[in-house]
Amino acid sequence: MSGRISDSTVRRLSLYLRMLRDLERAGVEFVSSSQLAEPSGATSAQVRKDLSHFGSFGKRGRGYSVDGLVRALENILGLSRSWRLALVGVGKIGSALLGYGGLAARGFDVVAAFDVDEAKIGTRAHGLRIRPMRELRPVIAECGAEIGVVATPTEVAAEVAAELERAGVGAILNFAPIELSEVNGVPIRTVDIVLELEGLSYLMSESGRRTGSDA
Amino acid sequence: MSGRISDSTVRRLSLYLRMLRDLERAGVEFVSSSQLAEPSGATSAQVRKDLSHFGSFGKRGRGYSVDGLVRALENILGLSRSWRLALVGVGKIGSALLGYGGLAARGFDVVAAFDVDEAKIGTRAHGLRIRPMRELRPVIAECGAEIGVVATPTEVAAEVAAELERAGVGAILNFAPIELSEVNGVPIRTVDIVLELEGLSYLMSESGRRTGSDA
DNA sequence: CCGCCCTTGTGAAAGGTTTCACAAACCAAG
DNA sequence: CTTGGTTTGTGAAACCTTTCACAAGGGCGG
Ligand SMILES: NC(=O)c1ccc[n+]([C@@H]2O[C@H](COP(=O)([O-])OP(=O)(O)OC[C@H]3O[C@@H](n4cnc5c(N)ncnc54)[C@H](O)[C@@H]3O)[C@@H](O)[C@H]2O)c1
Ligand SMILES: NC(=O)c1ccc[n+]([C@@H]2O[C@H](COP(=O)([O-])OP(=O)(O)OC[C@H]3O[C@@H](n4cnc5c(N)ncnc54)[C@H](O)[C@@H]3O)[C@@H](O)[C@H]2O)c1
Repeated sequence: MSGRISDSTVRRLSLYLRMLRDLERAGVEFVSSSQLAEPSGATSAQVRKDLSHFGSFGKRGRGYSVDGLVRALENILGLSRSWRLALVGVGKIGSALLGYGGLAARGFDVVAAFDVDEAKIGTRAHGLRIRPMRELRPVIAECGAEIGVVATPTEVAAEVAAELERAGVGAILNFAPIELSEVNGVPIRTVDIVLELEGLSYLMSESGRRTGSDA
Repeated sequence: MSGRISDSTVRRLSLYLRMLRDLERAGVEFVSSSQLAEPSGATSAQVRKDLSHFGSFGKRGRGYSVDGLVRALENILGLSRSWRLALVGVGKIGSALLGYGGLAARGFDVVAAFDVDEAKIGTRAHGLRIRPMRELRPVIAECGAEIGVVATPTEVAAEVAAELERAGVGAILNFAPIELSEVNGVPIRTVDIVLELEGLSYLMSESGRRTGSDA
């Protein structure tokens, strides 16, 4: 049980948890692996295999207790607590994030925001005072933010990520379209919209080529 | 050559292309698979294998012609043209996207924007008139947008995606945290920030458990 | 033209993930 | 208590991706 778990398994666990919370709210008590599989596009065998890496949560013939599995998954994913985020770069995407209620609703609280723009420093965005970069280290140390968010221009993203890492965050979410290399075991996830669009471009071009050559 | 290409291969091809464009701008003429591999965290063998699915682009002993490979990858990925995007939902994330120069710079032009909010309809955001949903079909047909972008609240995301598909887009980029099922072969990519954060949460909790149980 | 060095392209091996298929377990009903 | 219907947990098989390792090819200096 529980060796190294793949990214795709963890991703699916999050999706299962989402559905389980909906079921919990709806008052459902038991759920089977096949019901659980449907919304994430997985198979029932995959659900069972994913869960089996962490233990044995179901009852044969009955399925999984919704409440029990919600708690188990929250523990596995580290979501039985909330996490504090420090945002760097309060521009277009940074402001959108600050105003995004979906983060706090799921236990991710933005507790500090930083920028270099003198015009922005000191002003408030969605109730949070924007601070100068100089205060990055002390403020992160003081408020204990665990996750750093990079929403600065691409050119400075690597530098900002390194600074966040030195300030003591345990993970980084990056919005700049650049592959940041993980240092000191601090995991980095990059949300790269252009990469997604290029993936779609490939698929559309490919299907065009396929149907095109058939004609 | 060229069977079904995996997502991860396509993703890496995009990263290679990024680097190649930088090299081109810098006037470099040839590049080896190992140089190409570095920024995307791949290995040189992987670069060669990825490219070999589409043909033979290098010269043994010499490497790849930067210009030649840029054009080859642009063709493979469908990036030797530009794509038109139709945005639905001009809220926080939608506005950030409209103002994001990085899209047009890479050949993705937002050519139409839609919303249901009467207060927003008719106003301009970053030079684009916001249109009522009623005009979705005719406008997409007229301007020929190929990619639909869903930036509406989660509850209506599935409905909006279906509407975009009916309006004739060939692919959808979705920002709502919900798994949309592909219909009629229209590929959908979802950018799910909360899922990324939960992945980081898992990694941090896991390393905590590991170091914790060793102590 | 020759020989040396370098790098590609690619089968084969290794490693990882998903699917299959079934025994084991549980519940409910009789 | 036994039977029947249901669903889990899991080895084994199938499938897919990455890495290895090397022959084949190309350029360059002499
Ligand atoms: N706008 C979008 O929709 C969007 C979408 C995807 C990705 N991105 C990426 O996100 C990043 C930010 O994009 P944006 O559109 O919000 O840009 P923006 O210019 O609106 O905002 C960038 C902010 O970062 C601040 N900044 C600059 N240098 C800094 C530094 N060294 N330290 C701290 N703060 C600094 C600026 O003052 C500004 O407030 C870019 O890398 C962009 O490619 C943006
Ligand atoms: N704000 C963020 O940073 C952020 C980040 C990640 C994901 N998201 C997701 O993106 C989506 C939009 O978030 P947001 O923060 O921009 O919300 P928002 O409320 O600011 O904007 C939503 C917009 O969609 C419009 N809308 C509502 N119903 C519509 C319909 N049926 N058709 C067309 N338009 C409609 C609204 O009028 C509004 O303008 C949500 O699903 C959210 O979970 C947002």
